[in-house]
Amino acid sequence: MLQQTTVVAVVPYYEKFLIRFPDVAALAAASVEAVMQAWAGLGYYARARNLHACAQAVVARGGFPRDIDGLRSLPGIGPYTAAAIAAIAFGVPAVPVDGNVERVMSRVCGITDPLPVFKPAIAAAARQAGIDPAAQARPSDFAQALFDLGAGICTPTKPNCLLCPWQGDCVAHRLGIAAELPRKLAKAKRPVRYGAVFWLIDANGQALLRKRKPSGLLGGMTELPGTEWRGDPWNALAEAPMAAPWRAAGQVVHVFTHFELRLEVYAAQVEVIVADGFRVDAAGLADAALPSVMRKCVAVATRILPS
DNA sequence: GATGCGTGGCG
DNA sequence: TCGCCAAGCAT
Repeated sequence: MLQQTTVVAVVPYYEKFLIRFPDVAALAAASVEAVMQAWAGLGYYARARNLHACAQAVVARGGFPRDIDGLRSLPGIGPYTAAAIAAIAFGVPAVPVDGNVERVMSRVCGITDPLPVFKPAIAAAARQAGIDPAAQARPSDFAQALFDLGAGICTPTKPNCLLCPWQGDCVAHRLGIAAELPRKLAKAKRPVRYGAVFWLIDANGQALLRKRKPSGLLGGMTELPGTEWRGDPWNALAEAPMAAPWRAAGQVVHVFTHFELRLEVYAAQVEVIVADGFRVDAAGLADAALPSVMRKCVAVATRILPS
């Protein structure tokens, strides 16, 4: 859950998740739909699919691998997570390199080349630091200490070098460029895409939903029926799932990692829904695995057409 | 190696 | 308001 996601955002999901899936056996036995539903709103949904597949792999092989390579072979576990589990769960002297550690090491070593080009050098520097006897003796504490140094002192902007235990060894601090590191390649501008979604409920208060394909953007999540997303806006009403007294409810703007999406929301009520998809009680949408962008759409639609 | 993949908070 | 960023991984 913590992959690219803040602790504050994760905690409530983590607590509910552990109640629902208390151990690896329970997670492996659950349906992938149940896992997606518990993950809905947290983002990066491939993590949820991978975690479920990972649990099943662990159960199938009779337990967790305890070495880096074995962990690394599990779905959703890459170099960082493998090292973190090995060090924190099993006391293996490995140094997990996350964004915090990259920042700390790039500053201590004074690496001015931009990420991600210089990632390997930063990882090597972290490994080198882990060779310290104290780090070897307490791999978990060393990893946690590096995280905390990055999160609390060696922060992205305005690092508090005065409190830093590594100040005397820090090349960037000596050069007065700590706050400028690590340098990063310029990001491409975020393009805008346009589309429309349709909120359709029948006389019984049932709403029409669809399931997205299992992979790709919002893979496996539930969505409102809608159009494809294009580079330019157009009148999408002709593409509604069925003829109905459609009313424009408003626009939803949602920012994804690599593009911005602007969705026109249309709403209508009919006697009987005749369209592809499945129906759920519109008042009980809390149980649906709706990603945040779709929750926004529902909120806009129900403003003019309460469920 | 570069790109695709969510979401919310903060300066 | 907006760009940056967060305990990255898969392809």
